[in-house]
Amino acid sequence: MDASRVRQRNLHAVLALVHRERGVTRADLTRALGLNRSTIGDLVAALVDAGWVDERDDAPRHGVGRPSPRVLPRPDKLVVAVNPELEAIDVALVSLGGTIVARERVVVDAAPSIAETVEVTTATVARLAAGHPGSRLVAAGVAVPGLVRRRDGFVRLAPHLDWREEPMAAPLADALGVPTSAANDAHLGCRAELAFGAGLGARTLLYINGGPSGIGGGIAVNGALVEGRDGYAGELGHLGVDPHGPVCACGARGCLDAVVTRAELASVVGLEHPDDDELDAAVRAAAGSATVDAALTALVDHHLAALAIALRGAVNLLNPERIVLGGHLAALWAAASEPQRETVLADALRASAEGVRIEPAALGSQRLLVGAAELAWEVPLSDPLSV
Amino acid sequence: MDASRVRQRNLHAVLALVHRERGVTRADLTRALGLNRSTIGDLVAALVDAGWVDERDDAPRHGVGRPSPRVLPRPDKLVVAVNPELEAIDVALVSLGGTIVARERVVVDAAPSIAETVEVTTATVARLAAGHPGSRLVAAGVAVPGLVRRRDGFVRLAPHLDWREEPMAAPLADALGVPTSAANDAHLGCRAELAFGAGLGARTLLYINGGPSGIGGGIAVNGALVEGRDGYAGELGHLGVDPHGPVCACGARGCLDAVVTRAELASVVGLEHPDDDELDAAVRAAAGSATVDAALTALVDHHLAALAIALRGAVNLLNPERIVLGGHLAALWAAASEPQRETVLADALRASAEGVRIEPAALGSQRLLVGAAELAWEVPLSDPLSV
DNA sequence: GGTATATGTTGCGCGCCACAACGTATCATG
DNA sequence: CATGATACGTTGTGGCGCGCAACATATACC
Repeated sequence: MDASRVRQRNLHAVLALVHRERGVTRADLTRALGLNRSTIGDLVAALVDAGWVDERDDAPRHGVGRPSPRVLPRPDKLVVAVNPELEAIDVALVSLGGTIVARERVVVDAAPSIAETVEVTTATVARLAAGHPGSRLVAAGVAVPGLVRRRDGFVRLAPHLDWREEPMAAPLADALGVPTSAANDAHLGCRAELAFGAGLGARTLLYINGGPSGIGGGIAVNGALVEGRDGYAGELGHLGVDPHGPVCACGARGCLDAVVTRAELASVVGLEHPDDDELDAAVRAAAGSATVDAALTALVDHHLAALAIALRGAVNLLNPERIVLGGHLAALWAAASEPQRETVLADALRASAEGVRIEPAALGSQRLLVGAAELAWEVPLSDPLSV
Repeated sequence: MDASRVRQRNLHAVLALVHRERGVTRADLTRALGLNRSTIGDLVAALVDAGWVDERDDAPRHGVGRPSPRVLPRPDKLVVAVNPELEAIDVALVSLGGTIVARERVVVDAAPSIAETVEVTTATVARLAAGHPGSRLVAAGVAVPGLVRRRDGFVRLAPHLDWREEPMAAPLADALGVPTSAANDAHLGCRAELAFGAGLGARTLLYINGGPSGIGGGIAVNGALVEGRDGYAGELGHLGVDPHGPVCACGARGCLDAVVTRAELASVVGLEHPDDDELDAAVRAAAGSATVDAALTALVDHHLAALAIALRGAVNLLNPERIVLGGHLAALWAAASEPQRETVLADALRASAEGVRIEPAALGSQRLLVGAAELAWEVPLSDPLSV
């Protein structure tokens, strides 16, 4: 830790705050970082010179004293966010502050290969970037629905795309010419909710998402995602909830993923392949109607009981301060009555369960792209002057 | 992060390395910290002045070049480690490097109250310290068999001692006059194994201990213990392993703690209240004998199946690189055949389970005191010149 | 319009580390 | 056993980054 590392850390801290808050005053920075006014002024000047932020004098006045200029992210430094799925490849350009400035969903005929994903991404990025002349791409992040080795962005297994033991980050980095990372999509959903969504402010967070390709999740401890040895942590979908339950695709018996299925919930409200919003709306309507469907109530009971076993384990293991539910698990939660909800943490240790907030995810369909952008930002933000 | 914090961090880094390695050469420090020779010299000199370390010229010669002096922890800076139990209060003085320099186990008639624990501890510490004149006590740590709020060392519930909602760290700090922390005993076992035992070098570690008062555990991520919101994380004993199993003392059904009991394992090898060493020896003898007891084999099968469900969940959640088993779970592991062992992670996701090392704990009866000392050291080591 | 308050700006000094040059202790070699 | 190579400690110098104090500036309140 020498002097130049101190500078790097402080620049990172300033930029991280500007990113998270989407703009702060210099006075805020002084308070938050505990550095001297003159130092903050110097740091901000360096970031303005490097093209990271703008300063503006339009801060809202609130109280006596000289108003402090606002430090805002420059909208022309961008990262690429990619989310390959079964029927489409979602590509976006995201600015500091997690704002999606351009997005395109490229529909594909069949599950794309990695090569096709790279090809579609580069073409789409070129198209999107043309709409933002003068802006600069500094990094890229990919949200992969599967197990991804975090170290090198290597896909171990993405069953729905039929990707096995294949590099993802490396070929895209070559094609785009910027540092590229890849990670599990649920991890990135967790990061997105943690940074800008329902996990805001939580230091210890459990995120569980129910998507069309199954249940995944992420764990944050001390504000940082738990990767585990290789980046495979957070697989909440494969917690065992019933030793006599159905055999899961993973080979084990009674996984949460095999018991609490999206298809069951969708069918009980009369839908076939709903997206998250449709499912949520249908479930809310059914649960809120005068004659609540008995089948729905029974299914919610059944699903919540399974979820309770998984959450009991996770809560006892991690003592989180908040739990965020996404996808069909958020719909399930919306459909549950207050007494039903209370059963979910009833079996966890009291000390750990008390005061845990359970909330639906807040970022909707932007979640994975925002999360992939978070992943991408990590690299340049850690050493702002090197970009 | 100003200049003086840099100094503090670097001093801490030097001291942490000396602590962990129980002494290193200055050349080692230069390589490990990436700082200049002259800087390391300066840092070490500051720590010598402050009474933290000694320098000696007795380094083992290995290669050409001027030999580098060894930097050794001074044996006269000590912390107090305490572990109150049902029948005894274990008190020790521990030096930098995790060496127990004095220890006394004070047997008590009945479960001690916190007041008694404080009283016995102060008296014992005075007695032990008398044997080490000139040494200085700088902090204290308590390993409590129960849920402890980490922030302020407040005991929420220690059922076997019948402690409920009572402060532990504060009264002991008052009595001893040094900064005092308290934490869950299994957490501290985890820290001890991580620093000096079977968890050495692991960045992501799962530790599960089976003690007379039940199964507890600890989780380390990136080399640091996961506390959770309040310090109640790691309760592996209350993962659900059988929805139709016995009701646990915690109120839930089918906890690991209620299924894999120490008493069952002890009784199948003909013991009643064995300590860890006795149990381990008896189990090894029984499993290694020519006519392996069928009852033991069946019990091991049954216990391992339950352990497998818990470990499957924990491994899928955390993707650890190593799992350390302590107490009767280590004995169980010792009794298991190779095929039995292989079933334990069979149901976890392949990518997460492959390459996970499962090992018995290595520190034996010193574990909790060494862990409590680790807790205690944390405070003074973070700012060495303030002590 | 004067005063209190909060913040930006500037110049100076200090703490901490890097670096280069030199001193020193060991090993390998003939 | 003398010599060179190697590795490391030591010393003095310099630079970088931050804190601080004094001053300048902009707002709110009376």
